[in-house]
Parts: sequence; structure tokens; C-alpha cells
Amino acid sequence: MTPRDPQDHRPSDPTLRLRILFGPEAMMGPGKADLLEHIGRTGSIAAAGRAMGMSYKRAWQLVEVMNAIFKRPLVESSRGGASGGGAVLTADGQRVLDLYRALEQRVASAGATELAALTDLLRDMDRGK
Amino acid sequence: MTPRDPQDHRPSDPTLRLRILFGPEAMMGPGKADLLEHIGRTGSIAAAGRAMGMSYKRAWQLVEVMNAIFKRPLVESSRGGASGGGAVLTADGQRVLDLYRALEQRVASAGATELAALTDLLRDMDRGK
DNA sequence: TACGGTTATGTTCTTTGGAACATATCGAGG
DNA sequence: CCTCGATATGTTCCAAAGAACATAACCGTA
Repeated sequence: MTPRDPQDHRPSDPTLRLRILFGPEAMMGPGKADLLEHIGRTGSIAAAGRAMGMSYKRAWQLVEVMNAIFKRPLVESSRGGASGGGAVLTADGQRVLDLYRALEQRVASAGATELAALTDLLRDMDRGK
Repeated sequence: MTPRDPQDHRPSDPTLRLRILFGPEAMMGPGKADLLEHIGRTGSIAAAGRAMGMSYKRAWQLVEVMNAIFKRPLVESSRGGASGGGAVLTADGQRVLDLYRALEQRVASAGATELAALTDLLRDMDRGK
């Protein structure tokens, strides 16, 4: 089995990315989900942003939006202290993340046959670029 | 019949939009799918573009990309003639569209429970804006 | 009480996707 | 043979998104 770099994907592994549109301004996609996950892991918005190659400001803005569109905040943050501060997922935050991941799973398996059929129609483009 | 703009929708009906990533350059989402559908209906790239509020150039570029990433072209076009020319879906084009729509259906029903659960956590934002 | 790492927020610069505009070409029909 | 509506393609302009940069405030701890 060839060692797989999760970064590059060949035409043989098409992936489905999904975005949920709650309203004209409220939406949630892979970016916010990944951000939630990183915040949960690192305990910090700044660290999450760094891990994702995203500016702190942008990460913070996304958090702000998420906290705004849900009933209760998904991320709770604190300033100062020994570590300078930090951020954690709330119960709702963890639940939203879990639901999103579950959705991804469901969707991936539910759409497998159509996805395969589409891939069959695809041109093999292996040429280096 | 009011033309349904996939952009606007009530907060009560969250919609899933999905994008298939075949590779770093090759992808297919709602835009290309809708374009295929409009071309199939109108028999013209220009008309499809108009119907979608999109410039002809952009519509044509999308068609070019689709024709490039699939083995066989999805849209066949002809120039000149009484009507000035036109475009039609090929068998593959129709099939890709059908598969994409089927995928949307599958995904929507497969993800219904998670989607509902997420919506429950959402803030009701009916304040006019 | 000064330090350090983080949250919080404003301002400016850059990139980029698409719009807008501009031609050129095609070909059946009047 | 000229017109008309569509394809095909280049060029320029613009607005929106994000990056980059800049501060300020916070608060345990050394």
C-alpha cells in the first residue's frame, strides 16, 4: 500500500465537503468545524489558528459568528492568567462538532455509490503540475 | 412561480450544499450543477447564464472546466445558424447532473436527523434584517 | 510590579473572483 | 450578402475576503 499523504488526494479519492445553510448569514462548513476541533484540542483560539495556518483575528471572528448564531455560545474564552488565557468548547460546542462529524460520516456513506459513479466519468489527470 | 434562489431561504429550512472535490483543481458543486440544468432546459449557455444572473463569460468558463475534467464533454455547443447557435447536454452531461441531484437527495435524507439536531441548537433569528 | 501569552479589536494592504466591457467568429435564413 | 443571436476569448475594473500589521486589556506568576 502506498504511503498516503492526507494532504494530497488523487482523483481516486474524491471527498465530499458540505456546508449547512441555516440562513442568509448563518452557515456552517468544514472551516468552522475544524476550528472547533482545534480549539477543543489546544484550548486556545490562537493555537488553533496557528495550527490551521489562519490568523488569530480570523479564527476569533469565526468563533464570534458561531457564538452569535447558536442559542448558547460554542466557545468560552478567558483572558489573562498564567497561560495568558484560553478557550474551551462548551457542551453545545462539543455537540455541534460531534453532530457535524456525524453528518459527514452519514453523508459520505450515503453518497458512496453516486460518488463512485461520478468518479468513473472523470478523466484521469495524473500529469504533474 | 418565484424562481427559487438557493441563496435565500427561511431559517426554518436549513439546506445542505455539497461540493465534490475530485482533486485540487477539479471540483463540482451546486453552481455547476445548476448551470448544467439550465443549459439542458434552455439549450443555450447564454440563456442559462442570464437565467442564473451570471455573465455569459463565466457560464462559458464553467462549462469549459467541466468539459475538461470529465472524460467526455458534458456540454456540446454549436455556433451560427438560424438561432445563432446553442448548447446541449451530452449523455454524460445528463448523467452527471442526474447523479448530482441523486446525491443531493440521498444526502438530504441521510443527514436529516443531524440537521434537525443542529437546528435545535440554533438561535431563532427572525428579526427582520 | 513587571512579564508573557492570550483575548479582543481596529486599520491598512493584497489578493482574487467575478463583473463589465470589448471584439471576433460562426452560419442558417431573409 | 447581410443580419442576428449565440459561441468564443481577451482586457480592464471592482468589491469583498482575508492577510498583515498595530494596539490595548487582562491576569496569574515570578
